[in-house]
Amino acid sequence: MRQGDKRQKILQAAIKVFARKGFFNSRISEIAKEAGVADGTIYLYFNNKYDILITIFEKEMGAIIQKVKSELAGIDDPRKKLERFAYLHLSLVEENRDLAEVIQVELRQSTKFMKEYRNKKFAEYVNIISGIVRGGQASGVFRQDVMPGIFKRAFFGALDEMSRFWILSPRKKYSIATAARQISSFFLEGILTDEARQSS
Amino acid sequence: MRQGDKRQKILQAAIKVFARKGFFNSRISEIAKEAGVADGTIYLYFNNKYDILITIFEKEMGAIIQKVKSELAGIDDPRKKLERFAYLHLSLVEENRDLAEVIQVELRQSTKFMKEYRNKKFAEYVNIISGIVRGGQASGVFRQDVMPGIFKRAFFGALDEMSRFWILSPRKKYSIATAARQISSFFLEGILTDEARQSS
Amino acid sequence: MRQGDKRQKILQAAIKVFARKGFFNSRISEIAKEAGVADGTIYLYFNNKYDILITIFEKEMGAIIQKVKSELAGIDDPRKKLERFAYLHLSLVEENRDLAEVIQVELRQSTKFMKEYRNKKFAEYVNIISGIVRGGQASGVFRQDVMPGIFKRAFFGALDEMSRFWILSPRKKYSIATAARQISSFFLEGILTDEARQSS
Amino acid sequence: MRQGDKRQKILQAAIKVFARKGFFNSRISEIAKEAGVADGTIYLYFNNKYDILITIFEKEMGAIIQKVKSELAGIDDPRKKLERFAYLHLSLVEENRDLAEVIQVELRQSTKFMKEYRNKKFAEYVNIISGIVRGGQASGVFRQDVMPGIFKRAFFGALDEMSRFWILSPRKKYSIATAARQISSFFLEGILTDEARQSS
DNA sequence: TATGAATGAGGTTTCATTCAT
DNA sequence: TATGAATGAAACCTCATTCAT
Repeated sequence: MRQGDKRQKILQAAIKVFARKGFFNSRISEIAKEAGVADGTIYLYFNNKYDILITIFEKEMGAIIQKVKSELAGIDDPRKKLERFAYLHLSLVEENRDLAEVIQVELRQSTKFMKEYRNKKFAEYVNIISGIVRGGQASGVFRQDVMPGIFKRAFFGALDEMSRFWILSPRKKYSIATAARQISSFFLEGILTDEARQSS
Repeated sequence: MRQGDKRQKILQAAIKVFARKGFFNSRISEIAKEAGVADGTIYLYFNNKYDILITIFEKEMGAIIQKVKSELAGIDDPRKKLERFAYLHLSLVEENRDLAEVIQVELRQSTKFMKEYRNKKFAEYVNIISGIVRGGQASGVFRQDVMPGIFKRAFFGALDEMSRFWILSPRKKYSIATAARQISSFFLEGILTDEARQSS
Repeated sequence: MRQGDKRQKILQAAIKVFARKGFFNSRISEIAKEAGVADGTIYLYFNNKYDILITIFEKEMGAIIQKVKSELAGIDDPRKKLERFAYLHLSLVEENRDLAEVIQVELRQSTKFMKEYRNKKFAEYVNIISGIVRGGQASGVFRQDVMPGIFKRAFFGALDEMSRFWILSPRKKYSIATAARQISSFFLEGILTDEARQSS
Repeated sequence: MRQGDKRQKILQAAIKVFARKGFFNSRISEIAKEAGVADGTIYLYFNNKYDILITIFEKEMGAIIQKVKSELAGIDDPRKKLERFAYLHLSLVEENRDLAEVIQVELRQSTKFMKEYRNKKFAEYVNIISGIVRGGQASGVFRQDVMPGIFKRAFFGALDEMSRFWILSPRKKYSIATAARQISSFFLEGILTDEARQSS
C-alpha cells in the first residue's frame, strides 16, 4: 500500500461520517469501518478525533484556495472576478457536499475551533474577496467608500448561507449559475431600480 | 419563588454555558451550577439537554421576530426597512452575544436540528427579508429580476457572517451603524462606481 | 377523612402498582398518583418504599391466615381439610390477583426479604398445612413416615406454582375446584393405579 | 485469553452477584470487579444488564435440561423416573446454589421476564415431568384421571419450594435423597394410610 | 396532616484511546 | 504498521426522600 494511502482513506471516511452525523455524533469506530481499517490504526495517523477534523479543514481548504486563486488569476475585470468567485464557491460546494457540510458545521461548531485555532486558512480564503475589492478600487471600478473588511464577510456570508440552503435541501430551485449571477449582481449593482437610484 | 422563575434561570444559565462551551461540551451539572439549582431540578422543567436548546431557540427567536417585525412596521420605505433590519440584527447580536452564539452554532450544529426540526422560526425570520423585497418590487423601488428567495439568504448570510466575526473578536473595528449601513448599501446600490455602472 | 383511610388507600394503590410493575420498577410517584395523594404524604404513613411492601405482606397475610384458619376450624376430616386448604388458597389467589402477584414476586424477590425479614407470617401460613398433617397422623389417617416439614413445603409449593401459572395466563383451562381436587388427590392418594400400587 | 473465556467469567461473576444481591440491587461495577474486568468490557459481550440475566437463564437452563433428559433416558419405570427427576432437581440446586437462586428469583422476578420473554426453556423443563406422566399413563402405571398439565406444575412447585427453603437455610435437616424420596412418594402413593385408603 | 418542588447521590452505559500481539 | 479487545473516566438522567409552606 502506498504511503499515505491509508491516511487518505481515513480522511475521506471521516468527511463522509462527519457530514452525516456531525463531529460529536460521529464515532471513531464508524470512521474506521468506513475507511476499512481498524480503530487503532487511525491513531497511527492522527493524534485524536479532533485532529482529524483540523486536518480535513487545513488540507481541503488549502486545495480549494489553490484552485480558486489559480482560476481567478486568468481574469482581469474585478467584476468578472467577483462573479467567478461566487460561481466557483457554489460549484465547489455542489461537487463536495460532504466536505462542504463538514466545513460549514465545524466552522461554527465549537467556539474552540474558531477561537483557539485562529483559522488562518479560512482567513486566506475570505481575503481573496477583499483582494478583489481592493483591486477594483485601485482600478476605479469599485467605490472607494466600500470597506473591504466588511465586504469580504458580507459576500462570503451570502454565498455561505446559500450553500447551507443547498446542502440541506435535496433539490435546488435555481441553477448554480443563476444563483452566482444573482448574488454577484446584488453586490455589484444593488437591487434598486434606476428610478429609485436617481431619486435617492 | 415565582412560578417559572427557576425555569427562566435555567434557560439563562444554559445560554451562558452553551455559548461558552458549545452544546456538546456543555454539562448539565454546569448549567445547574450556573443556575443555582440541583442537577435534577433541570429535569423538572425540561425533558433532556436537547430540549433546553430547542426551547432557547424557539423562545428567543420568537421574541426577536416580534421585536423586529414591530420595529419595521413603522417604516414605509423599503430601502429604510432593509437598512433598519440590518441594524436591528447586528444590534440584537451585540446585545445578546451569548444567545447569538448559541443560535449561530446550533443553527448549523447538527443536521438534526435543521433537518428534523424544520426550523419554522428561522424561516419566519428570514422571510421578513423577502417580504421587504417583495414590497419594494411592488412599489417599483426594487428591480423585478431580483429573486426574493435568493436575496433573503444572501442578505441574512451577510449579516450573519458579520455577526460571527463580532462574536469571535472581542473588539470591533467598525460601529454597528457603520456595518449596517455598509451592508445595506452593498445590497441596495452595489459597489460599482457610477462610471463602471454606465460602462457596463 | 377517617383515620387510616389514607393509609389504606396507599396500600391498595401500592398493591396495584407493585403487581403491575414489580417492586423495583414501581415509582413512589406512581403509587401516590394511584392513591390520589401527594408523594410526600406517603412518607407520613410509611418509612420508605420497602416499608410499604413489608406492610402489605404482614397485613394481608395476617388476614388470609385468619380467614383460612377459621374456615378450616369447622372441618374434622384431615382429608377434607387438605382439600379445603387447596381450594381456599387458589380461590384467594383468584380473588386477589394483584395481591397474589405481589406476594409471590416479593416472596422470592430479594433474598433480603426472606433472609432479613424471617418471614413469620409466611411460616405461620405454611404451618397450617403441617398442622393438618400432624392431625391426620394422630388420627391414623396419614402415614407416620410422612415428614410434615417436607410435606408442608411440597403442598404449598404445588399450590403456589399453580397460582403463578394462573396469574400469568389470562384464561384458565381448569376450574379452581378441579385444580384443588386434583392437587389434593395427588397428595392424598398419589397417582399410581391400583395395580401399580399392589405390584410395588 | 481464550475466546469466550472473558464472557464466561462475566457470566459466572453475574451469577454470584445476582444471587447475593438480587438483580436490581446488583451493580454492573460489582459484576465487573468480581469478574476481574473493566466495567466497559461487559458491554463488549452483553447488550445490557438484563441481557446478562437472560443469557444466564437460557444457557444454564439449556445445560440442565440436557443433563436431566439424558439421565432419565436410561430409566424405564415411570415411578423411578419421577423419583430420579426429584433427586436430580434437588441435587442440581444443591450443587449450583447461586445459579438456583438467580433462576428462582428471576423466574418470578419481573412479570416482564415471564410474560414478555415467554419462557420456552422453563416450559421445556417442566414438560419433562408431564412427559413422564403421560408415559406412565400409557403403560398403565399412572391413573388416567391425572391431568398432566396440573401435575407437572404441582410436582415442579413442590420441588421448587423445597429448593427455596434449602437455599435460604444454611443447614438442611434432611438429606437430598430423603427429600426426593418423600416428595416422590407423596405424589406416587399419597399420604393416606392403607386403612384410610380403603375406607374412602 | 398534606403538599409537591427540590434535591443530589449514584447507576448504566458510551466511546475515545491504549497496548499487547 | 496494523489490529481490535480492553479500558475506565465521565455524563445523563432517575427517583426515593426531604422540607418549607
